[in-house]
Amino acid sequence: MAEDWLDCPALGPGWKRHEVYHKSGVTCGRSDTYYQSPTGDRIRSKVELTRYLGPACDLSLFDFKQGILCYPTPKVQAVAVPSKKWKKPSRSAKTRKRQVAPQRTERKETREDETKADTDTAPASFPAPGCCENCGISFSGDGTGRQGSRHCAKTAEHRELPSIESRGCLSVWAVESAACRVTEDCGACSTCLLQLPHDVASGLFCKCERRRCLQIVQRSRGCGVCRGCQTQEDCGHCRVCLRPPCPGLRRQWRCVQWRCLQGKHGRHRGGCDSKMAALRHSRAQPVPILPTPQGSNQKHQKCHWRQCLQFAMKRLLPSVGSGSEEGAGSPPLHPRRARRPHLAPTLKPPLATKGQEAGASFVLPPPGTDLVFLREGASSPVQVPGPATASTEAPLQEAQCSGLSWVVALPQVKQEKADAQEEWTPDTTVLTSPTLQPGCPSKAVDLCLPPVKQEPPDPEEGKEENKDGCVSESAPEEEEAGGPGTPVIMEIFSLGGTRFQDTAVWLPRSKDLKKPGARKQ
DNA sequence: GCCAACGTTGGC
DNA sequence: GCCAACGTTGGC
Repeated sequence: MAEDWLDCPALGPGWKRHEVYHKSGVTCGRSDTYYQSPTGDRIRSKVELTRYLGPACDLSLFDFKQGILCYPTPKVQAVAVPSKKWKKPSRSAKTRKRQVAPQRTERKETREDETKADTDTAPASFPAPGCCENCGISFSGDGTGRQGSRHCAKTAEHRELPSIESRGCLSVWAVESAACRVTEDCGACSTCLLQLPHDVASGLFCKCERRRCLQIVQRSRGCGVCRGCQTQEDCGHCRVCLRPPCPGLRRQWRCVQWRCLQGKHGRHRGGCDSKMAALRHSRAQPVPILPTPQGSNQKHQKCHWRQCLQFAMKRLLPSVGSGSEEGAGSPPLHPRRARRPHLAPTLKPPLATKGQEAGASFVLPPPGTDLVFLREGASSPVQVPGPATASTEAPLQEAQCSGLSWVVALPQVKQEKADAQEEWTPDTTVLTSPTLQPGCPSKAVDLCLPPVKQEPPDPEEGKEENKDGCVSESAPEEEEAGGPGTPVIMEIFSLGGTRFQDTAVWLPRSKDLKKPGARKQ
């Protein structure tokens, strides 16, 4: 029976799917689909799956029966994918042998054919340029450089995965691929409804939520004027150029010679007044309506980036900003948030690290991790010491109840401390990685999302690059998010592009990062 | 007692 | 009438 369980990467690593046909009786020919979570929990309906994953995970695009993500077919002309035949998942010999009732089976086959056609055409609706050279799945952008390499970072898996359910980035990169294929605004998401302006320059932010692609959290291309930015060719002799290429993978590192010399010092680096910060901000939350500054006081206004932090903190921790009345009475950003429903009696909640799960969308910090909040006017963050205690749980739960839509967590480093970057190792990113970790299915954080980075650079390289102060290909998200030491508001997308807004990001203490495995659970 | 297999039902 | 969801049952 074990061979009947097929991987279901659409749900994440470790998820398995099993389809059983009724072989006799009145419902002969009918099939039941079961899923097994990475922790072994059995799920036999979409309702159960939704309960299991929590309300933050949007399963509206997930075809429970097929185990795949079904995206609304774009209206653009579909381009067929050559030589990508859908391969029907094979059932076991036992099942095939016992298959009876041809009339029902025939109908089922017809359905499967229809579904097959759907699944073949829908994902195939992408333009030829920008297709992954290995898996054939398109990605947004011009198909050059970083996006392509990121896309192809999964190619080794792509080749090994046999069926439509495992067909490359359709599933592994499901979110990104889906977003990239959608060419029209949905008209229903917050961005569309708010009619937030598109950023023409980047083309990335303020996009319809259905069209946002995680892979293209586009990194700034630098200052554009320095020697590094002017250089457009590899030097051929730097350590990056000399590094032996990984088979099947494009090099993810830009030649040292043509990295922006301004580096993190001259660019955004979480700078609150940067364009990117504003864009990030507008992407993360609708900007709260702030009173229009009067007269010359406008210069004294904090940028919205920081205002929002305060806004959130006041809502999150009324005591933190108790001195100020503003915000305390502000309407919640998201007035109503459903608590996570209880699991079905037959379902056990996934294992969670002690004190790590506090609700549908919040993760309490693991022991040794500090939760730090910015306080208005304070030069140093307000720190809520870990391990998770009542003092940390309370505000989080309160935040959940009050509908606060995000939590800001900062590492125990000074906010503008830059040298902490070298402490940042790929191991730590697993907490913010959106993939399901087998055996560690943190529902709140990492469901449904593909890893942003598949092949972490070797630590030595990471240190070198960061010390150079150069643009590092290895940590674009970090750069965009402001890097360690700056506020991190992560916006994570669930299946189909729905945002996980209630996501806390725990950045470990520097000292813990030095201990190998200290962050592993 | 578990669970795969099958039956039932209510919403659409 | 279809089918998702879930109850029931019988083999192990």
